Amino acid sequence: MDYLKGLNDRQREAVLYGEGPLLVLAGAGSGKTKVLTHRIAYLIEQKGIFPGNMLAITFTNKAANEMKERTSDLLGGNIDGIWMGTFHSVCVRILRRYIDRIGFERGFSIYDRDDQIALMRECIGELDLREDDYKERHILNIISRIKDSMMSPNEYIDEKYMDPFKGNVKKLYVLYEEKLKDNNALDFDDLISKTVELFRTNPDVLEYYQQKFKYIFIDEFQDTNRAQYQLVKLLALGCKNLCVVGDDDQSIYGWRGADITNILSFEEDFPKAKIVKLEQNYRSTQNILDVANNIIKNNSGRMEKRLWTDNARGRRVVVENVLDSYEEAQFVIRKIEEHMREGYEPSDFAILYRTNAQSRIFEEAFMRNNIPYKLVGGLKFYDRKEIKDIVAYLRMIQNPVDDISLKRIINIPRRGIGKVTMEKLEEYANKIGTSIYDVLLDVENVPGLSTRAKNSLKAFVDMINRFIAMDEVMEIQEFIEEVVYGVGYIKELEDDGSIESQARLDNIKEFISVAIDFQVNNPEGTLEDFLANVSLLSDVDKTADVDNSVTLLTVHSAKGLEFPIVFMVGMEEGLFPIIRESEDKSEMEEERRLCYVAITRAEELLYISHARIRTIYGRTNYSRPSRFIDELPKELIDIGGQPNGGSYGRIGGNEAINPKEHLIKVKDLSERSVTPTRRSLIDQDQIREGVKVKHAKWGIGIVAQLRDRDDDKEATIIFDKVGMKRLLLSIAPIEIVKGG
DNA sequence: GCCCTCTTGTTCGAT
DNA sequence: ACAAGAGGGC
Repeated sequence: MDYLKGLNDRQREAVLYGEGPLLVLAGAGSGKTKVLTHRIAYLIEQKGIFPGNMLAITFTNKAANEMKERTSDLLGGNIDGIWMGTFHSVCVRILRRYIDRIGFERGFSIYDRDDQIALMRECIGELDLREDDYKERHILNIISRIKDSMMSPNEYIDEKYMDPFKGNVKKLYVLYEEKLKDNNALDFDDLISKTVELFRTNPDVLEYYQQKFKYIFIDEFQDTNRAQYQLVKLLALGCKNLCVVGDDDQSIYGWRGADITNILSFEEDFPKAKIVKLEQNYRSTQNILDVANNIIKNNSGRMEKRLWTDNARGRRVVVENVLDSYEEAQFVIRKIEEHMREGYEPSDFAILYRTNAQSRIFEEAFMRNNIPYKLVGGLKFYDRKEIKDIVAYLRMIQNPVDDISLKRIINIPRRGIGKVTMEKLEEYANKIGTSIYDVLLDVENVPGLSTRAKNSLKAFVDMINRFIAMDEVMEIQEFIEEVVYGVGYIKELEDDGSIESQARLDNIKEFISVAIDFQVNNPEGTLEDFLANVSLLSDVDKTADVDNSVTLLTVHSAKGLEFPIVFMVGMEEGLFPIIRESEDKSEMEEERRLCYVAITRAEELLYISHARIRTIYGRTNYSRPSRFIDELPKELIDIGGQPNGGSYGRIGGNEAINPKEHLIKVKDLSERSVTPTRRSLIDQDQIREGVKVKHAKWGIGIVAQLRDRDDDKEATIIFDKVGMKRLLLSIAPIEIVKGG
């Protein structure tokens, strides 16, 4: 196998570099994944390094899997021993083994945002801080930054000891940490910081992993935070065979603690580090690259880098001025249809936006036009109530002291354990300083409970104990089924019989099939592993590989991906760059890097659109084009739409629109959007349960229920793409699909 | 204990 | 615009 075939000089240098620290500054589209996979393959085959001695940290699990596949393709062999994953998944793997060394139990729970909020709400309540300044999310964000930067509560307050707000944040932080420990739970930030703590306090454990990981690779290094870098430095201390790959121009996670100085100070931390710059771009046309370079050059404090390409100049970048988001979606659809006639496939396109809220109107447009699409980050499968409930049961079984999970499910399905009973339980648990579960084990001691409440509680805790025993001997999928039937969840939904309950049952089935998949892929996997896996998937990981469809995603999610044709939408001041209270220079530079990331996703064609009016939070405002549009070189772009169609020139700012004026415009639009032929209504008698219909907006669906409603008939229809909807037959724009 | 209505915040990005 | 939480009535 020739690992050097098709590599340029710089790439080859990085692949063949021997021992010691290596920093690869890889510009967008410069083939960094190729370098990583070839280097790993080279080390395994030529240098005889055992895959089990390698650790590769990537940004998503999906990227890790791809890297694994590509590497094993190169070697024509199995490299399963290699540790590849995200920072979080790698840390969980280490903590599952050794966390008892720092006072937690191995079955610890991983708390997501909602769990954190529930816990913080308790903290705020206990400290009597229910004021506007102490919102759960806000405090959690501050604490998250403190943890990212590896500060203890004392270090945080020492700097700012005069500030009463910060004093209270410190108190909340301390209490929050205490409660996490009481619940035997870790939040996302803890997964990193507790691993660092484990290594610092247990030299033997650190030494074990230092010995194990003789070669370490970190992808997207510019997006690591301080805690992550500490972790990497500790691990690499032994061998110093640390290879980091990154691009300071693509640092877009400053808001969650990513520290761009990590990449800038790598040379200081590792004085003998070799630095290789990859500057040849293989992805984009000359035009796209020139546009990207013109944007990013407006930032200061960058590392010297000059991206170039041998690719053709290509078509010009199109900047389109549209009236509003509705027209913007129409524009995108029209262009996609045009290009598909040229031979492009749906999977060749991506729509990139700044905020997830922008996705909806595009989804509707794609459905209406029957173009297949997939939404990254919008699929809230794991956020559904029924899934969270089941996960809470599983967590509680695995980690009975997890009060947050217990409180979530103790009365689901209803068992007559109400608010008053819970208050008594919690009060008693607080008094004797144990978990609610421990109190339940000896429920007779709790003062003030009725016999009925005690009986319900006993039945509950007996059931949980049965599950704890079963978990020891059962396969995951079998066990989950045992739980969902055993707790009466399925029965309650079945008895209810509504369409909503049916949808929930389907979701539970889907969850069970996720468990089956997991079991197939991880024959040795335990319930803990499964739960960690469920918690740590990124949105990109969760998005199913729908065949040949347009991708809709945020710019952040698009990092690391590429598409032949890219639409950047909503390029307006206040939206991209997004408006902030404090307009800080470094924040504006991060917005610009984000813009650079978006542009460099495009291989062949790039469309940039901005609307003259935009509705955000239900408010409609005039908007100006993004300043980034002004930064585009005029000679490389084509301007489309109606350059002077809006009045933003006169108003000059994003000002609120006279509501009446806007109503008129909306009315005009809606009239335009109705297809006159749809007015001929269907023969209502033909609509029966089980009939297949097609809706103008939501596509294909099956009639599930039909009932009289006033003088009309209301049909409940399950659509393939949007799920259940209730429609009045007299006005619904549906038609019967023949042969269905 | 449950259901309904009203209020509130939310969406900037995500493990 | 919309969802989730709070609060009041039953």
